[in-house]
Parts: sequence; C-alpha cells; structure tokens
Amino acid sequence: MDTLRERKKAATRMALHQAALRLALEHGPERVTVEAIADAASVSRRTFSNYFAGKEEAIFYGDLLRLRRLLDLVRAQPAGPPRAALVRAAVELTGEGFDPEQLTRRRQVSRHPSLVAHQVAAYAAVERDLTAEISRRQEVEDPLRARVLAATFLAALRAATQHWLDHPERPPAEVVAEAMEMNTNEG
Amino acid sequence: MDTLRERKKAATRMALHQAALRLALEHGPERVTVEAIADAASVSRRTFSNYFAGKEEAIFYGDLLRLRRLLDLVRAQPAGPPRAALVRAAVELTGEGFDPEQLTRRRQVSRHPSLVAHQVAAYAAVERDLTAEISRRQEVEDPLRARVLAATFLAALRAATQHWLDHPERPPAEVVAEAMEMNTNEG
DNA sequence: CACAAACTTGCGCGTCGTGCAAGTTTGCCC
DNA sequence: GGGCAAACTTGCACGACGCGCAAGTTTGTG
Repeated sequence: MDTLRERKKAATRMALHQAALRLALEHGPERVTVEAIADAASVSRRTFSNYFAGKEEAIFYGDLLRLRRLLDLVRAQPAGPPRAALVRAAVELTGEGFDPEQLTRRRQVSRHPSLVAHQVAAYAAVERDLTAEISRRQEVEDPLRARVLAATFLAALRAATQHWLDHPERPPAEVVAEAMEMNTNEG
Repeated sequence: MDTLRERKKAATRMALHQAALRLALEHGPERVTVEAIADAASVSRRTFSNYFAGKEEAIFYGDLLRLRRLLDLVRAQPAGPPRAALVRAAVELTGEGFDPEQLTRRRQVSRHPSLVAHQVAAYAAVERDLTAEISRRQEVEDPLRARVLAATFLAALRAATQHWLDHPERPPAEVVAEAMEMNTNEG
C-alpha cells in the first residue's frame, strides 16, 4: 500500500479536503461550489466526485480520519471491559496533538448550523464498526448493550468536543475525561 | 392556531410526508423524485420545496414529530434530577401507541444505509432544545453535563429504537427501559 | 364586502451527482 | 527498457434539485 498510485490518491484527497475547508471558511459553506473546490485542488469537477459524494463530505473528511484513528485505538486496547477500553482510547486520542491551524478552521465550520447534520453523519459512519468491536469484547453477547454503548460513547465524545470548541479555556483532554466520567457513573 | 389555513398546511405537509414514505418503500428511496412525491400529494414540485428542504426531510418528518413529542413530555415532567425526567419521558413516549402501518414502513426505510445520516440528523435537530431544557432543570449550572446528557440520552433512545426494529420480538417499552438503565448505571 | 396577508404555482437559472467513453498514468513482468 | 493491462482523470450530457421571483389564488379580518 505504499505505491505511487496510493500516495497520489491520498494527496489529492487531502488537497480537496483542505481546499474545501479553506473555501468554506472564506466564503461560507453555502457559497462554495464543487467546481471552486476542484479548481483550488487542481482537478476537474468530475474528479472531485470520484473522491467525495458532496462538498460536506470533503469538509468533514478530517473528522472521519480522526474517528477512524479512534477506532484503531480502541482495537489496540488490551482485553477487558468494553467501557474501560473506550475511555482509554478516547483519552489517548485527545492526548494526541491537534493541528492548531486546522483547529480554528474546524471551530468556525462547526458554528454553521447547516453543517451539524453532516457532522453527526461522520460519527454515525463509524458507529457500526464500533458496535462490532464492542461486541467482540463482550464476554457474554449482548447486542443491545453493544449498540447503546457505541452510540452513547460517540455522542459523549462529540458533545465534549463541541463544548470544548465553544469554551477552549480548559484543555481538551480534561473536558473529554470529565464527559467520559459522566457517561460511566450516574449523576 | 386552529384556523383553516393552519389545518390545510398541516394536511398537505402530512400528505407529502406519507407520499414520500410510501413511494420510498415502493421504489427505493433513491428512485423517487421530488416531482413524484408532489404529484402523489397533488401539489406542485415548487410547493414541495415550501414544506421540506429535500425528500429525506419529508421521509423523516414522522421521526421529527415524535422527537418533538418527546421534548414536550420532558417539559411536562415534574421538577427533579434531569436524568429521571428524561427516562420517564422516554418510557411515556414508548408507551404511547405505535401506528403499526407506519411502523413496517419505518422499518424498511431504516434498513436503507443511505438514509441513516438523515435519520440521525432528525435527532440532532432536537438536541439543542433538549440541552436547554436540561440546563433549566439543573440546580447548579453545568453546560458540559447538560450537553453530554442530552446527546447520550438521545443516542441511547435511537440505539434502542433501531435495535428493536431489528428484533421486534420484545415489546419496545422493555427495550427502551433496558437501554435507559444501561445509560444510568455503570456496566 | 373589500382588502391585506398568506399560500400556490410556473418559470428560469445555477448547481449537483453520475454514467459513459475517450485519453492519460502507473504497476508489473518479460 | 518495452509493452500491456489496470487504474485513474477528464469532458460531455442528462435528469434532478433548490430557490428567487412574479404572477395568480385562497384565507382571515374589520
């Protein structure tokens, strides 16, 4: 998977993502056409569609990558209670560095209410995989529990992230840890 | 608000919703055009756009109504810990009858993977309002907690509903109650 | 009954997603 | 290196979509 083809594809995909994010900030997400994004990434409008189903998907590609990284972290956790593995993975993810430039971009984009639906769609995209991984970790099979756990965990992570974007005074790891605690214990 | 105008608007909105749901089942959600939905409801294509932003919004209008109903039930709960109010409201909502015809329709529609994003979008639409209501019920203000609670509660409800659609052998109230219990205690 | 506000409709325009059929680039094996 | 197949890009064309606009029509009210 280290072929030139693969690297080029990853590069143009990333270029489209970056261009989409930048243009959405400069002119507002609704005022950006797919053609403008494609131009900024030096590809044709048709090629854009070979990579993303729409401009919103391109904008939130970063979130998708981050959530896939989370999934990998969960899979890398030692065997044990699923909840503990999820919390550890979330803390590790938040501990990894943030690109500060990407960050302010994401903050501005998240403000726009027309995009929140696509934001949650990115989370929903990994919910199925996360449910499968949780099921794998249960000593007694319990599909309902696995589903609820995956959904609530991702929801808590999303809520904590959004809250932190609105109130960046506290470090993100702290906010996420606190949110995870709420989800684990009763309040 | 009981004027003729209002009743007519509600009627055509409902007619469009029903038509969208029915046609999406008959031909698959992707094979249904807005024009076909509008025709089935005896309005013009342009009028459809006066009511819904797209066919998916029309399809999930029933879910939106149900979630607004949930919001009302939460507001009607007596003062007390927010979590308890949410659980009671969810149980009450699930206790209310299901239209069995609507139900099989919803089941078929939920299967289609291209619609799950819009499904969760319906939930996200009420998350802000639910957060506000929870904040109102907190004796000490805690915005992060309110946000996480709203998000995880809705996520648990959605997960329980989807699980029940896949495994309808148990009564829905039982499944929802069990999911709520998972969300309240630690597991 | 008359008038204003609200709603519907048709039209037009820019945009979007995608199948298709070229052209171009990359991987690979001799 | 040379050549061939697979993969990728691009332009074209088409149906569908969302929405602004300016009529026409219906509903509420004094």
